[in-house]
Amino acid sequence: MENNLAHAECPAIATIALLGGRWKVIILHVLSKNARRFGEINVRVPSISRKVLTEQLRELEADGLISRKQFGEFPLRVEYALTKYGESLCPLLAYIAAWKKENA
Amino acid sequence: MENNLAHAECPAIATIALLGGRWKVIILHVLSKNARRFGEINVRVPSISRKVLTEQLRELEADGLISRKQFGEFPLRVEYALTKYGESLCPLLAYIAAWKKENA
DNA sequence: CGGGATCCGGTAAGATACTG
DNA sequence: CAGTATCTTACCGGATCCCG
Repeated sequence: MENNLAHAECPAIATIALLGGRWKVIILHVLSKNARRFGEINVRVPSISRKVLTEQLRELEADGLISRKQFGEFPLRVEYALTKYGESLCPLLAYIAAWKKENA
Repeated sequence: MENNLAHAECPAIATIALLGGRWKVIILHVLSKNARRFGEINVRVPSISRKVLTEQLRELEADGLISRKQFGEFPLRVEYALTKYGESLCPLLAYIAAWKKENA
């Protein structure tokens, strides 16, 4: 992640790093259909702990791929959604999935 | 990696896992131009230790993405090259790199 | 409900020295 | 040259408890 030379001559790696967290692709996939609340995401990705889910969401937010909207209600309500940037990733993921099928 | 439900509904993640090792994309990128010897790869990816490089190469080989050819010479000579399967990954990497440029 | 704080164990990664 | 062995460190992910 700190090898700038390699980054320069191989831009793909930065993108892979963006998706590097083992759960991020799944999370993005879940959000690609609808904006979701924390608990909804957690239900759809059962084997992830809340802590890790929180961390991954924060990183995705920091990378500008998702947005976080908190409502001042009670019970608390937080909704996550793809940003434009995050949406632009969807065809890429579809492309990747297609490659997988062709080369299964 | 053990969430089969998620895998089933999101095939892309398996591919990402294939490239998951932080160095694999770089290594594949290096090999995409030419078959390379161990030392040559090491020179082109300086910040990786020999140990980790070895591990990553073994995993890439186990996944069928690269081939390893050992010559019985001295000094020892080992050459790594992309397999057909590995080559099929190149357009995908190019696509990823292109996405990166468009969304920089 | 949606997290944050903390501790803890496993594994990945780095450094170094050695080998066929 | 192309690794292997060993040790140490860094980080990731899980469990639990706590907070607003």
